[in-house]
Amino acid sequence: MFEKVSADAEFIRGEHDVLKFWESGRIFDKLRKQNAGKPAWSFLDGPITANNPMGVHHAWGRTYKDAYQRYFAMNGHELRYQNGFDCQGLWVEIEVERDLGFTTKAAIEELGIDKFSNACKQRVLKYAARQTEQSIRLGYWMDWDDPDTLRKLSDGIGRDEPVTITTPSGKTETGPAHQLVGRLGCPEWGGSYFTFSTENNETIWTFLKKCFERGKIRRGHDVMPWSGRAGSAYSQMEVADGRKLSVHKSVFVRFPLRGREHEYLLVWTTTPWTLTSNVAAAVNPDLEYVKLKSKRDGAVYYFAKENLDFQRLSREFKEGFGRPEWEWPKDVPKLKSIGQIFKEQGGFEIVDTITGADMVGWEYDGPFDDLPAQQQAGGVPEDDSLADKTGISCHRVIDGGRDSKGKPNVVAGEGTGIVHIAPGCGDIDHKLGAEHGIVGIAPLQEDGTFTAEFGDFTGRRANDPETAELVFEKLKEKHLLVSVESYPHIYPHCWRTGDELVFRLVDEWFIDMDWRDEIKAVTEQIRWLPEAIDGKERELEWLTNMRDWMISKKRFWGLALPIWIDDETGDFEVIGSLAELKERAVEGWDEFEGNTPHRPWIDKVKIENPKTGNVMSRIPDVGNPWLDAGIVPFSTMHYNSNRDEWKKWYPADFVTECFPGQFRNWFYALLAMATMMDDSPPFKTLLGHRLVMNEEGKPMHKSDGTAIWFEEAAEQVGVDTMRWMFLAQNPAADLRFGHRNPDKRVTLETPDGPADQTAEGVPTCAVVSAPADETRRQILITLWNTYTFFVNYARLDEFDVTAEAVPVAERPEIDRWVLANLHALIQTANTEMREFNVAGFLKEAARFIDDLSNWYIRRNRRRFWRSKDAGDRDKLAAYQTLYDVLVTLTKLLAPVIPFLTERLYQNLVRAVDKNAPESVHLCEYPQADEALLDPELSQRMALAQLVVNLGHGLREKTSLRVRQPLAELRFACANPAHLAAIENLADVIKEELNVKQITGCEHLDELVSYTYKPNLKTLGPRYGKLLGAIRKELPELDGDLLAPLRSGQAVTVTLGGESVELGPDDVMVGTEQAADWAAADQDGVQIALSTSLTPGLVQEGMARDFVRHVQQLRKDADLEIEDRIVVTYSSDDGEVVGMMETWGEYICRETLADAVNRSDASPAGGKIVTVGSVEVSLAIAKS
RNA sequence: GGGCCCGUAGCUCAAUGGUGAGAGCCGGCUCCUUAUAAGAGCCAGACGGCGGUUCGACUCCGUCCGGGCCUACCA
Repeated sequence: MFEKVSADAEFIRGEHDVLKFWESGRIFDKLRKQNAGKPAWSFLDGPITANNPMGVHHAWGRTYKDAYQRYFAMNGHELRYQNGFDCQGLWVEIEVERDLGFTTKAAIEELGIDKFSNACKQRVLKYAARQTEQSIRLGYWMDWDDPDTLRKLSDGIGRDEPVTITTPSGKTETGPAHQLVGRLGCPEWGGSYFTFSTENNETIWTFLKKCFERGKIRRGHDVMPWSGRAGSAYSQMEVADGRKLSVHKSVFVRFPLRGREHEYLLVWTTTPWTLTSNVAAAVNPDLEYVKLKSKRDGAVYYFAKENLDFQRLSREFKEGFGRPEWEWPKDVPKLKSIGQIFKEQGGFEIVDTITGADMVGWEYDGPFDDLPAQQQAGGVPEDDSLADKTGISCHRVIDGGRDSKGKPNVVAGEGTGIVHIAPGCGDIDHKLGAEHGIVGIAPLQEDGTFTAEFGDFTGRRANDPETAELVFEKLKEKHLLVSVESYPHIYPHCWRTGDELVFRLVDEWFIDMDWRDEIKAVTEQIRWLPEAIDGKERELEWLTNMRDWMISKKRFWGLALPIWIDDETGDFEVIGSLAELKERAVEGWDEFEGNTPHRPWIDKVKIENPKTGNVMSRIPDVGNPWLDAGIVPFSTMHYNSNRDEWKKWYPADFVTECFPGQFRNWFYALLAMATMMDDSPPFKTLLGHRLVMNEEGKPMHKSDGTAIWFEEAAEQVGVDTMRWMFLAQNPAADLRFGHRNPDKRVTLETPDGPADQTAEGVPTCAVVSAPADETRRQILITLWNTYTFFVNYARLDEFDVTAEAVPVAERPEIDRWVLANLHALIQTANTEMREFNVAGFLKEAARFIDDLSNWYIRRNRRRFWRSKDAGDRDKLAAYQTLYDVLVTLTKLLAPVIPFLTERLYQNLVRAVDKNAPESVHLCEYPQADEALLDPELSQRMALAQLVVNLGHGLREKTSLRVRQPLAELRFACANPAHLAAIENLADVIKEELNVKQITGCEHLDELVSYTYKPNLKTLGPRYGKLLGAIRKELPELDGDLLAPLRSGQAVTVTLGGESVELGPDDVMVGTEQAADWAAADQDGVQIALSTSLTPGLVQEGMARDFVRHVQQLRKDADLEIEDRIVVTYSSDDGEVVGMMETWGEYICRETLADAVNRSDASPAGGKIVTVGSVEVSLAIAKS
């Protein structure tokens, strides 16, 4: 028999119980075994950064992943269940550096790259273990590694003693930890994939080799965004993620023109440090320039005419910089125009206007020609081919030229129309420098400080504000400083550390992206969801605009780029596999062997240049981390090791990730790499979703303590509740979760005992989520109450689930109704889940749960309460129907709320049938039985519900409480079929509305009057302008003229002076009530409720009031349902006394009273209650 | 700068070239209830502004105002 169920669901405790059950029962393993060999459904997991514990925002995407996997598993598919951890790259390095207290790359080299790489591996393993535990708590079913094994490996890294582990597939392996770690996620072992695995790195080599063979790998000598802190250049993707509004000191400087006494170029820059490295000045030849004479010192300035009065950043001043958080900084004054600046400096006059073309070729003196860098032949670093030139010798005005789209590089507007060119400090500058054959001066070292050739600047940081001050000071000494101001603009920062980037001339490696059209063609073949986002367009836009992919990074922990170079000739080769490398190796292989292909071990291996016989070394750079994540459709599906297996799983059926940023990151890397590898889409459908926000739609921040840790939400809100909330959310919109109160500490009840901080030592705080509370109250609690109702009565009645089923056709209509709705829900579930629209399914499911509880059970309570009678087929039908509904619903919702459904299933099914599948998650997903669908019945029931609603409304309007019985309800329907439908359900309506009689009528003419309104939709097209008159006059016509319309006949009337033919569809009929009847209508159903009260009805109403009050007293006194009582009341009122004569027996029966006694005095402890309109003192006592 | 989306009730969101613009939450009121921490009903409350097309516009078009998103190397 079923276990007794308590009224309190204890959702969270239940979740922990279920987790234990799944683990001890090895349910997930059984599911995999059960589905082995069945048709594959391929999900590809986007790797999560294994660098920190999960927050609540990670749980949204992971819930999608789990729910769809569970759904397809229940539908008989084999799945891979492979979670992924993103393990390599700067983000790990930064955190490890922080732990070690390092601030420079030199410190890492001092420690030893091997030790540093090991520390990175350790950190990744540590947090992979942590995230694994958290994911398990979420109910996320994956082929997880044992977290303790991961920690054991983490501890073993860097030690010589071998460790022994058990893999998820059950194998026992022994070896040095670093060797084992390189094989994590391999097919023989199972478990999560780690992007640092040898397989993953090696498959990227395969990709890069293909790029190389197509001639797409190139070395670049370019000015790139650079972080001095990280000692690394940043790719376009990273820069896009790290742009911030910053305020810099910008400066107007004058460059003295050679051979023109006291005449100057006016130049402006936001990066004063680059002035040290100025080589040339660029103008737009087509632009007009003014010659302005300053009254203060008689100096003459040249700059773009348009800029004289140009209101700089006026729009930004008013509207900000394009994002809500990028408003104009409060402490920055509005910018002055150049005219204003000169006016404030004593006034000016315009002497002349010339064109840029006139200026090209003019020579000038640079602002820092005293620096050795400016005087060095060939520039800095020296370029032998330009040995006849110095920075100083190149100072002249050049044509700024045009970009690839034909737009001029130099324009008027911001600045002065004369752009200072420093080929060692800017991207365009560098290109212009090369075009014009002028030297470059690259001032910065790896750490972002000036090199030795820069005098007082040497050793200073370029982006240090003090460096800018030094520039201003020196300019002032030289009388070259015109004006300094605070200038807000969007400036690139390190997206991870927030450090400002500088621009530095570097050698980096690129993949040429001139094959972007191939990637776009692949992109077109993919289904991008949700449609409202139009992900395809976003991706195509990125693919159209992206630049070549910078894949190198001058760092330590990451993919070892497989590029070997001949230092003497510059020849380079890309190696495609470790086997190839071994074959080509001429030295160092022995030293490398047994290590993972990371720095420093891989760097030992040298090959020979076949052309020259020189030894080639690997470039020291590591790879862009998106290579690591982009290769996973190949590396994790064994592209290199088992091509048939790969074909079984590739392309993935489904991918889902949080989309902001990913169009240029993971999605891009996947698409580019799959196009190069196989010219095919790596996945068929992508579901993107937005972000988790606080209740105001604002981001939650780690820094101010408002970011919610996963455990805080799990143990306070409950995982099932969260999952429903996540899955019911529109993925195209931000989810407003709620907030964390950092000042309100709470102690969480966890299975391991109370916890007041996370594993990382962060205090646990109160989490408030209104949408979660609503979800729990309206859905989970309602479902639970439905379940407890069934179980507790079924126990009393000893309901036997094995009893022969009452044929559905023989069950009452309301049973068939709920079954019909159930099967409609099954249909919805299957179609929506296959469309990856779980929210659409849950909307209907919520409605069904509500109907089940508040209509089906509410209406059928008395069938369950009836005393036991073996021959009661109607009662059996009720039990069988409700049981069937609950069990099916449990299975339907299993992918969504796996914990609660498991609890229900265990008690509803397993407790009575030991042969049933051991877990709800081992069941087949329900399929709709079309024979049970009955849309017509659903519609009829909806009509009954409509009548009840209308009736309640009328009672409210006429102030007639439902306890007051009424004599009659009459109704009529526009559609005759509805009449019978409602009559069929008359008992339901009678009881619900407390009326004695329900009568269906052809019409309610004698009870109501009718109003007529034109149907504009049908009449408009036919009568056009006449409509105004029709609208006005039709309601005023004599009702008799229009009466035939109500019986479906057409009439012809004169309206607006013209004859108008009206069919039944052309006129809408409304009702108004007559005396003693209250009427209402909706959707073609009219009802009229008799409002006249006979003395008998009044008396009965009083009796029911009396009963109600006694019941309340029973409840207040905490009496048991079967306790018998004696009722005492006092009242002289004749109506009450009369009522008691007629209804006393009824009252006794309903309240289990042995007697109802009248007393003259108010009984002790009596309560004053209102019976009808009379006050009565009432008391009860146990008899 | 370029491109896109959105302005509907106090809040979160629907729908629609046609008469009374829905729902949930919140609030006020009433009712029902021996499964329910539930439920039912009523009330209050909205188409950003201005033009145009149309018999009729919240809907289509234009424009302004206000939000948001994407994109961009403006020195």
